[in-house]
Amino acid sequence: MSPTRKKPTVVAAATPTMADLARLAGVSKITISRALADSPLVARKTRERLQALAHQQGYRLNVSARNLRLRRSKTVAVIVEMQPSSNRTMWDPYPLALLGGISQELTSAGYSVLLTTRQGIANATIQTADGLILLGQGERGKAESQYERLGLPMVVWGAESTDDRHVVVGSDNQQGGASVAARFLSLGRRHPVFIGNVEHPEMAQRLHGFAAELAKQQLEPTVMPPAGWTLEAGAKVVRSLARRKLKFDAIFAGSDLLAMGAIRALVELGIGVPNDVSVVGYDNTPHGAGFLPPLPASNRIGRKAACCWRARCSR
Amino acid sequence: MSPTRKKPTVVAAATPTMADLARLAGVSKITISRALADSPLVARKTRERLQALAHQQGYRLNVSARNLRLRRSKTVAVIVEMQPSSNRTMWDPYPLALLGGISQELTSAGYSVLLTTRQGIANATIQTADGLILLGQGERGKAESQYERLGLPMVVWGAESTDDRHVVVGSDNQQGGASVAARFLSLGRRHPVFIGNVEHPEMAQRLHGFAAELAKQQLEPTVMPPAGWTLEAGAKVVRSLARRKLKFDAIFAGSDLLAMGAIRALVELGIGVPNDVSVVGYDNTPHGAGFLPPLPASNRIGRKAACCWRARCSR
DNA sequence: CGATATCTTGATATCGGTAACATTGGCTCG
DNA sequence: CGAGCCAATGTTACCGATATCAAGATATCG
Repeated sequence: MSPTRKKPTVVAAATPTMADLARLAGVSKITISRALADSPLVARKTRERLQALAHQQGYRLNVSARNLRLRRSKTVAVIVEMQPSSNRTMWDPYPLALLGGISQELTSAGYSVLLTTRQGIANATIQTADGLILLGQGERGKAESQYERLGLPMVVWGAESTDDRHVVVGSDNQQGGASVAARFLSLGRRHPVFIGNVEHPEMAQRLHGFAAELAKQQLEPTVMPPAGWTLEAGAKVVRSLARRKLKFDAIFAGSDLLAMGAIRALVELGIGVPNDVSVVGYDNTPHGAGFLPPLPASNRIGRKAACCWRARCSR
Repeated sequence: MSPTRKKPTVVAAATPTMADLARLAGVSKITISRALADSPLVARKTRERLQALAHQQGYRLNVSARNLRLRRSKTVAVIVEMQPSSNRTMWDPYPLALLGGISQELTSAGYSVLLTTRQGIANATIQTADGLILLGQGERGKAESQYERLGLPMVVWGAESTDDRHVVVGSDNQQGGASVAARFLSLGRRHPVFIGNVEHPEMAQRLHGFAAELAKQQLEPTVMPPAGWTLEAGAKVVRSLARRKLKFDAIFAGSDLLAMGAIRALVELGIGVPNDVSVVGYDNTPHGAGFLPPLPASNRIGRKAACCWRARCSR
């Protein structure tokens, strides 16, 4: 309404700025800034007075402003790759388990975590981030070069390769695969199966270690690529094994999720685990550790009814 | 070195700013800004030329600057409450499953997700956020008032209550509990147990619905508070039930995790599920759906060896 | 042909902080 | 007693974007 737009003196904005505090305290902005940063440049008494004032006025730092000035953001973007056809409720539990640790460590180090999926990249404001963490089991190569352009420090979870231009964190896949093979051999298993997509570098390394160890006994694993990363994919592989009447007495699944699927299918087929077939997974997810018979079908109706989500708004 | 700090013309900074582009193109900053925003105020030809230039120069918007100017951040903070004594690898899978959906929807709506735990609050820059989402099973009341001070729009997952001052989203706990009871009754169960901490509002509501439905048949559930939210806590409750020789033929666990623990303990005790005891969980987590016999002890050595994580740096 | 409407573009101020340099007053010391 | 120094605070300029208002160029019209 009023066309004159001079200094609105009595606006009493939602939250005060440093300038507001400065006016109130009769000092300059910079003194406020210093006081709130606990800088020894400000006399202790003044400092305490100003801090009290800020608290009392409900002052909240404008992080955008600070970041702009300081040219940093104290934020790390975590990019979780999901399968292209991902339904949104089911994430691979593995990256999620990692996410927990990452989030805790970063926040306790004073950093914020910006969570994104690869799909959301375009919109998301990753550019603000001081660094990048890449999780998940996509085709790594493509993704990496996509993010490299951003010129940010980057850490990738997965298999290392010779031409990495950034930090890679992961398990020793080859050694892991070898351990599994050794275990199978010590149990007297002679017909091992590997479930995993060899296009995926980590899987390939696991298989490599696995096969190498088996080769010492002139054994060779049957390699079965699953149709995806889900529990169901693991189950399908086992069913197909049975259908084709292949002989097997040990299964090394490339992930816990696949292993759980495999076990489930085995049990359904009346094959004993671990008596008839040994099964080993990979990832050490808590869920793998707590795996047991499913809530049986007769009970799942009740479960379903109990899980009808609903949103409501209380005002 | 040089004390004169005039316009550093040839700095060729890491990434150009709008001002840089403007200089290169011989136009003003504002025109760049408009062109990149696809504003019709800029002639189509100019617009395309400038966009091409920006792309070619690898221009990246400074989000802090924009947010400062626009006084918003297009960011929603998601606060996941973890148990005080939480070890960092094990999160309750339930909030995590929610997180997946939240993250997808928000990013596809052009928002970023700022992930925090309640512990990390102090450091984290929640203040930047345009809104807040609160997940997890802490004591809600305290947390809410803590965040309310921020004056941000807030959505809370959990049980509703009469004095809510914000949006609450959750399942219909009471109806869920009732459904479970009905199911048990239709199965002819007469000795139901409820596992859940009644201090927690959602649990209380579930129990309420459960007990109310049972009361119609003059039945009353045995209420057993678990020692925490973990699978192990669920198992312990069942063991204690058995130790105390309590008679029970149906268990309603307040969460899938507790249910899995209960089933595990039952199986270990040689009690048949679902023949001897019916078990129902809550949450409908994917892990609950895929629950089966655990990877047996004989195999867990191999698993362990395969899970030795290791970090390495390729440069 | 002059005037007004329209299309493009630019100058300036501003968002809320912080770094660099300037200023003030009190104190030490030769 | 004045030079010199330290402590405490202030002035100014900027970080990189965008809104507002103004202005130049072109087109339209009576």
